Amino acid sequence: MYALVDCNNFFVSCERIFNPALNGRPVVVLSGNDGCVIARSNEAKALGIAMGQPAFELRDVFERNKVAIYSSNHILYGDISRRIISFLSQYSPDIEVYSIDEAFLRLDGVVTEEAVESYARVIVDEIQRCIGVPVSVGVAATKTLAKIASHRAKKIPRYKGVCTLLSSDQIAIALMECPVADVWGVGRRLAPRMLSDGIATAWELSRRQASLLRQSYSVEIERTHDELNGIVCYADDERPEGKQSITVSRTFGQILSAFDDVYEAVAHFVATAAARLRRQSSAAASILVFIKGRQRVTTCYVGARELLLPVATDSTIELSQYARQALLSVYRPGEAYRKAGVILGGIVPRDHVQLSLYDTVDREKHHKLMQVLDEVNLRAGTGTLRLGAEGNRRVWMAKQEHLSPCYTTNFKDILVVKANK
DNA sequence: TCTGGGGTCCTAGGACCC
DNA sequence: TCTGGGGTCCTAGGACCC
Repeated sequence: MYALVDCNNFFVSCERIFNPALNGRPVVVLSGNDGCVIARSNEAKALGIAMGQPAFELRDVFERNKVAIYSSNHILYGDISRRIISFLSQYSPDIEVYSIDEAFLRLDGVVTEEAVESYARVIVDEIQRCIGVPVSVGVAATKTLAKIASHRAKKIPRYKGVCTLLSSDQIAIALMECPVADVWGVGRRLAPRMLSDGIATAWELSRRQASLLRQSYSVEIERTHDELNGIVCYADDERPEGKQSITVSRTFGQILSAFDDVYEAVAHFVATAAARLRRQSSAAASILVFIKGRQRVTTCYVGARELLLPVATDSTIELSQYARQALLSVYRPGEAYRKAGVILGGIVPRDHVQLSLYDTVDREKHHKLMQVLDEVNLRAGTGTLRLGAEGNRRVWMAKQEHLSPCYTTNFKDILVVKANK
């Protein structure tokens, strides 16, 4: 049995912890560069504000309804997420962190329906009490069903945040009430196709013959079908620890043209990506650098160059040299750039790196240097020690005009409680 | 004028091996 | 009219997730 714990309006809920005046008000959190809406409070949803909607389109709506606006504060959200996960570890030894705001818990040994209900209820109440984030819990035999359960827990008020789908009657009703587009694994491409094939609800999908679904859709949809019927296809996550690729990319806060400006951004992205690489004790054998011109301009230049490294590495210094080489080969003077990014691939465990007879790099030296760099940045804050290539000017930095303080991770931002004299 | 960022898996087709 | 059989690896593109 799986319990899916899903935070409600997560980013907005994080902002509300430290600013209770936001409760009951419409609140939105914007993407990088304050571009579009990526989280909404229920009040904001009620105003018709859509997920992913560009902020500039909503200016009047924001003003008329006194919507509270926040830039993404991923440091804060990441920290609150970690607190929730560590809290959940008390409730199950078997947790799969699925995303920043969701986790699957295996509930083995909790047998009766009442026991499951009250267990889930405790989780909801305690996370609200101890961390201040509202969550919904859905419990069922498979992850796909648990997803549907948690969705109901969130949407249907009488469930008060907990929905269990255990009897076949409960499951049938839930599936009939679930549009096929809301099923986990059915996206915006497949949903219209299914509709035209006469599949409008999760129930109708579950009644089709599995082998035919495989033929006309894919194995994934066949698995989804099985999961809806209580057959576990997505069991424990067996993927090896660590990412297979690491991407760091940003839209710039302004248009850039000069090579040095773009390279400073790229060097910073490399440093961030390499630090993530080292955190999972891996090394990368390829690096891809891409740059993009302005959007909505007829001649939008897009350039990308991938380099295969002779020996996989986790050294920021080495990687940034390759990145510079790649950038030089795609950079065109006079072009207006709006975005750049770095993708590390060919990721292998650091102690499995295939060495080369003709290697000229002193890997031991790089390794020690990177250890010191990570250590200093851990103690003194990210970016304290960095390559000169990253520069000091940060001309590429994204616009973040509505950023909240890092209440939980920066001493300067800790709330001050004033005594009332 | 202004529209984010970071991942995964599957499949088909080509190149290559014996 | 007839043209083997069985594999692997790699890549690009498409779909999905948050």
